[in-house]
Amino acid sequence: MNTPPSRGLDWKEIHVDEEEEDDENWAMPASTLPGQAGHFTSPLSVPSSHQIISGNKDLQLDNSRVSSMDLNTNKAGMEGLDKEKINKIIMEASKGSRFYDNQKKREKQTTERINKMMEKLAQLTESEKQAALTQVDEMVRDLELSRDLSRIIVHLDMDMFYAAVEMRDDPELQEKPMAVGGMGMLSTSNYKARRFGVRAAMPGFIGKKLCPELVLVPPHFDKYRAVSKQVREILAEYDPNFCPMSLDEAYFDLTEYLERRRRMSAEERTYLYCSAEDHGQVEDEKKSTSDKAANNVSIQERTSDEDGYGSSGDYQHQSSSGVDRSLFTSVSKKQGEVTSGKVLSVPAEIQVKSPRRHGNTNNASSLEDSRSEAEWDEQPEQDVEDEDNTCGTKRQDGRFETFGVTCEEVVREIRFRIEQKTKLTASAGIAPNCMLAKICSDKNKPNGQYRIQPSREDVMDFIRDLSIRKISGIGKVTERMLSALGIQTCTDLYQQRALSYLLFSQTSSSHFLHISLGLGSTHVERDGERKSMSTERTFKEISIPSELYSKCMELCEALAEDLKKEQIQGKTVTVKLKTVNFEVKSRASSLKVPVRSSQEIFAIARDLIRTEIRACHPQPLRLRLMGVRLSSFQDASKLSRSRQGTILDMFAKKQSNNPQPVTTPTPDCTEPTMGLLEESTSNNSFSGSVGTPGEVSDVSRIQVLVPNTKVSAPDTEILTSDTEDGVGVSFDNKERVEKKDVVSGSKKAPEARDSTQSAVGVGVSVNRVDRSVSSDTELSSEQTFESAITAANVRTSMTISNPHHSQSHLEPRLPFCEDDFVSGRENEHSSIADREEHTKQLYHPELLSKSEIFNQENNQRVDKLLKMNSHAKSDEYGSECTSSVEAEAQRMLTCPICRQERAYSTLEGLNQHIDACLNKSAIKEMLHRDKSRSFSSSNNQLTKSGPKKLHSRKRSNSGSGSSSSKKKRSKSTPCRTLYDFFQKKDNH
DNA sequence: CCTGGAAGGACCC
DNA sequence: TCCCAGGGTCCTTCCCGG
Repeated sequence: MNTPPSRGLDWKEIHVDEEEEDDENWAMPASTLPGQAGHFTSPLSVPSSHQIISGNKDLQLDNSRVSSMDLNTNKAGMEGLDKEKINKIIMEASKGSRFYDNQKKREKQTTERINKMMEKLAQLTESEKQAALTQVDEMVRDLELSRDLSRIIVHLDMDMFYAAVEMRDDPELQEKPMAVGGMGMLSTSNYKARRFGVRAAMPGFIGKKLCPELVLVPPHFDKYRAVSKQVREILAEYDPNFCPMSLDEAYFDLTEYLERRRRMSAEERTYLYCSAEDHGQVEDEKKSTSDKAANNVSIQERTSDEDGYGSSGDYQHQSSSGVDRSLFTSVSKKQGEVTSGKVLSVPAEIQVKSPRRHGNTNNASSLEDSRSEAEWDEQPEQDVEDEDNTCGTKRQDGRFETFGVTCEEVVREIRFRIEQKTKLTASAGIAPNCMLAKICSDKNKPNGQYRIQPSREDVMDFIRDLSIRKISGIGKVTERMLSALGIQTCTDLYQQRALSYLLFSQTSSSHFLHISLGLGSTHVERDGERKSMSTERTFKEISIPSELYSKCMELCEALAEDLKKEQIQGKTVTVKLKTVNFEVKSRASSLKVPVRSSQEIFAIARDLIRTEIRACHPQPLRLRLMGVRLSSFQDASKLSRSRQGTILDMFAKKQSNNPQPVTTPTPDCTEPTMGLLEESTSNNSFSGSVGTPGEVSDVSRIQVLVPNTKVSAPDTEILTSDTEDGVGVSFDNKERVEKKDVVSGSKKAPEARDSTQSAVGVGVSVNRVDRSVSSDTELSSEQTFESAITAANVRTSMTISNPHHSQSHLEPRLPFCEDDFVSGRENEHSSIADREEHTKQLYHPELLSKSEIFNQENNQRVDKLLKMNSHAKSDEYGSECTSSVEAEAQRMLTCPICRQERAYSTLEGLNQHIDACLNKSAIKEMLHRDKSRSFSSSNNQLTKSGPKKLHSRKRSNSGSGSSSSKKKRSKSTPCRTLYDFFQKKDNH
């Protein structure tokens, strides 16, 4: 059996007897599954011989060319290019380079992967395939049950963002093919350049080869950020929880807003056009548009050729059409008003129809939505009234536009406002889930929108012939792998669901299944805390160790800067190395305590690089890129995994009136229900508290004790003793441990202290706290919490020196960390001279040539000296901070859970409130979880309760819930059982 | 057997 | 015109240690 045992086991449990008859109900309609005669024969019918041949084909291709270097035309504005020619140019430009060789190598690896997969496929027996199909269809059934079409998700994507900004600011660029980036790499290109095959992620020099006139503009990120901010401000009005994915794209959910929208007056839905003075060059476009309109150019005509960016590929033309398209409605309306004179009596028609016309032809059919019409129909009278009032008059000069109440109209309005505000166009996709919305936004790019109606049929129609490559998360490699199985479209993907189940990992196959059913995340959630932070730099070859170290130090400093901005510290340092042959290596090392300063990081990075240099010896380590990353911020990973359980446990305990801590093995251990809140400072964290700048830089985590739970454990008292109002002030994790150890640590064996599992003392409370807080991430915003904390000006930095004990926590090889609880700030304060001296020693080639042990010891000694020096300072610092805590109190504080802002005389008030909120959210969550258990499938359940990620980050797992797939499976069991339960009940 | 790092990759913008 | 980025997230595989 190729199936992992665990998998088989799980599926046995969820197997349902009546699946054969149900299958027909739950499988895709036959119409969407061409060629699927029986319910299991067809999906498996691709003869393995064929597949293996296609696998071999890959090998053959490999000899002739490197297909992975081919132009990826999967981008708006790149249709109908002479791919062959372009690829030839690309190939010529690359051939013989190290990059090319490396690509070839990687492609070979992929081919091997495919071949392996094919072998596996060849070994599959018919019965295995059938069994798999049965199981997958079971999943399909569940997934269908959980299909949620109720949300109106929008994906908004600015058109060729960077390039558009540059073109806006330099009209001359509009005439030319241009790209933002440098000779090394292009970030984006305008449509004129795309006609030459120039696109993002292409090296500049190749762009030049493809299009010698290509104008390269260096990026101006500040500008892009500013524009991005403007756009986000608009989006926030429609969905405060919108989720920006990058500077130029975002998801948002219009469902709630649309409810309100219905009650909005026409006036509220009316927007003013920018005046000519405001819009210099745009004005011309507008004029030309109105000319066209005045000439009564057929709208249908105009829109019908819009996809065909045509062979003429006149970008400028397209561009202006882009601009005027959004103005078109207004113009046409104006025209309508002037010419027909009927406009006033039939505003609805104009408003509803106009977007359909100009909103890209493809909309036409999908927009014939009875619901939209119905929605609109509720409004016309009101609208007419308004028309008769202010708006009507104003519109006569053509400077106003009123938008309807349908989601299409709202999105059009958003795009309109964006364009007015930024002079840039955006495209949007509207669909019942994120995955689909994302694809839709590309459909009518640029400056268009597209909606998939919220019906299963419409979704499946859309999906049917969709190339899998269009799906976010399926890249070159996956495409090749799937292609080897004869899978090109989503229908293929569905038909081969049994194979993908057998041949791919659970995560992947589940993801594929979701895709093939048109399912995706129906939540728009902000990204969670960041997981890592890094900097990397490409440079001309470096192989001299001292230069490598020096480069490394630079990077560490840059990284430390960034870390400081966000007040983050992490426990894993990873060094990324790219050799001159483009081979990428990463070397990581994890510590027991988080680090933050450049020197701490460098101490580790340096060791990693040194090891690598030695490994190469006697060859030099020849690099073209180096990067340093910090990750494992506090215990973020642990938190997210167990958070729900914990908060619910908390809640359950309270509910059951159990006066005793339930899961606490040690008598003196902290009461687990203690409402200890901890803010992990991963994201934005504390934007600098009041006081001397830098003074608080050590504060990286803040805890708030929620006081209405009984605090009995001695350890807890220690924690709370700093303040009277129950606000346990911020300690670093390690500081806490240290502190505890100072006071009561001697009672326990060090092993017990180290073990997070043993759940002793402060350690326990900390974990609990972590989890409970993070379980509220959906509800609380870090910023809010931040502001609460900042407002309270709670600042601490405990400095407990117990080097003797601390040793047990620390990696012996990393002297920097030894006194780590003070090091972050201290390093910043350590004299430049010290640092330079230190660095000098580290870089010194002689040092490197010595024996390993000696080197290490030597460096450690230096490090220690530095440390000790800094340590002394931190003591003052600590006491300083502690005292300053007491000085604070009366402020407006914002509850991190419900976000309500209220004045509290003491933090205790806030804490009580937080506690109440926590309970509320726990209940909510529990209910929600229960609900989703009953009604959604295993995967979807994860989608919903397992936070974030679904559509998140480009990877768009569209519902499969990415990580922890094994857990997912086991978690799914109860859900399936429940489902089975309902099934049986229904059947009886 | 299971967990948690480490290493290597795929993908996204 | 000069020769393939940089910042992230997540997944998979391997391996070590409890």
